[in-house]
Amino acid sequence: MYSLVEENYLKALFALSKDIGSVSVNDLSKHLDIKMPTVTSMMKKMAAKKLVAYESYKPLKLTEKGKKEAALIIRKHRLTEMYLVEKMGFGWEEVHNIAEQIEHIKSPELFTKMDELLDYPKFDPHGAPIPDINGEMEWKAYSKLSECKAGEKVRMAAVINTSDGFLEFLNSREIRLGLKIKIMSVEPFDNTMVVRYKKHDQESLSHTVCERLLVEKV
Amino acid sequence: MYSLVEENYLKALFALSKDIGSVSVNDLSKHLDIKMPTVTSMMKKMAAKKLVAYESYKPLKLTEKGKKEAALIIRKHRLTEMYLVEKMGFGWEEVHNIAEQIEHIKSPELFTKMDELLDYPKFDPHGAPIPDINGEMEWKAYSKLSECKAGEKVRMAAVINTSDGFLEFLNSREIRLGLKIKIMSVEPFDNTMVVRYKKHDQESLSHTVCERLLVEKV
DNA sequence: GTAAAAAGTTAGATTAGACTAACAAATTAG
DNA sequence: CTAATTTGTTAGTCTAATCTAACTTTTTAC
Ligand SMILES: [Mn+2]
Ligand SMILES: [Mn+2]
Ligand SMILES: [Mn+2]
Ligand SMILES: [Mn+2]
Repeated sequence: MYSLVEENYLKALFALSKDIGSVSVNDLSKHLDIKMPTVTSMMKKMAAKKLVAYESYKPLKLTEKGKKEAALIIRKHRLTEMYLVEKMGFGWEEVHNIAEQIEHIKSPELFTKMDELLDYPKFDPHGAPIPDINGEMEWKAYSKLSECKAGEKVRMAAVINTSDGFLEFLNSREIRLGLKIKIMSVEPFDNTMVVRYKKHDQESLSHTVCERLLVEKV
Repeated sequence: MYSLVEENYLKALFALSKDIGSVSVNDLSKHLDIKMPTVTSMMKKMAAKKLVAYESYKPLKLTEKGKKEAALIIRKHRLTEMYLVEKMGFGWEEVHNIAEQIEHIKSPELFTKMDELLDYPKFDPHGAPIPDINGEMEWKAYSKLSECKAGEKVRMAAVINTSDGFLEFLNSREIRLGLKIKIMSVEPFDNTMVVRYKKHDQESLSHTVCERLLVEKV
């Protein structure tokens, strides 16, 4: 059984090393807002537990065991978020902080029950995949809205940034997962997009926003 | 905001001092399975925070502030137990350990939502009262089943001991809260009761069991 | 009313997880 | 290719929460 602190290191290592397979002490330190010497010493401790492959001055890598443990915590986080939205009526902007705490609850039964009651969901309220009980998970090949071209029709699949502020912005424009969007035009100067959906005939979305929206082409 | 450890001391102080208004360092130490010197030093720390009235060699007392904080944690515990039973389908013998963890979650919204979804319950699945948002709570004047006499008719109101084993025993006899029971006879030698309810024509309940069942006379 | 036992406190050590200061290695810039 | 900058490590300190050993106060037994 791992401590809450170790679990948070595992999640951070997993998230930051997802792309290139490793992460620097510096980046991990900044992400966790914990000073580098503390991170170094924790990495040695986690290496002793076979969660991390640690060598001095080398980038940090999770072991297979570390990846699986991380995925199981992420599973608990995302199941919780889904449960809070679907069964308790919270908004998608309200659930992250609660899930950050509940993900550390030690009770396989609680999460199995959530999974059953939700009928084994594959995605969380932000479109992120929920790992299965073995820690297996797969991101679908979504595109960023910002990479799409004028004239294309797409469906909202996931949000990258899940800060309250961003999600509240999306709420204010009635943008949610599953929504079908037509790209009317793209301003060449600053890449602002004008899009059409539902009763929104011409909604302007900044590049900053479009970069954070993942879509499926339809 | 109090630490998880402080919250557990508050709950233990509240539970153990309920009857006589105070508790010894020794009893608290045994209940928490923490050595006496540790308890003494924690009591000094909690006294500095005005949660406990501490004087050397005197029994420990919670302050009004301490009592209120304790009651608010108990509120979260009991709301959680009720939520797990009523909304998630857990048995009353399964929920205590999960609630021991969830009671420490920092999210007023989560517990307000549980309260709403449960329609503001007054009692938890074991018949214990749920404190209101101000920490106010009142035990009704129940009797122990063991104190009742042959011929009386009673209704199951609460269980005192909530260990898995005891609750599973009650499950096996189909004894639950609200059940109407008629006391057929009491064996004078060992106080074993023979009772009648539902399809159970003559069920024998030992004194040990009857002492742990709280009933309302009807 | 003393002596033994129980309860409570003090002092000092330990562990997890954090920090700062100082130093070392690796990377980047000119 | 050297020098500056950035990144990473080592050493030592701190706090919260625990412990054991030794001592003191209170309670209980005779
Ligand atoms: Mn989240
Ligand atoms: Mn999410
Ligand atoms: Mn309980
Ligand atoms: Mn209960």
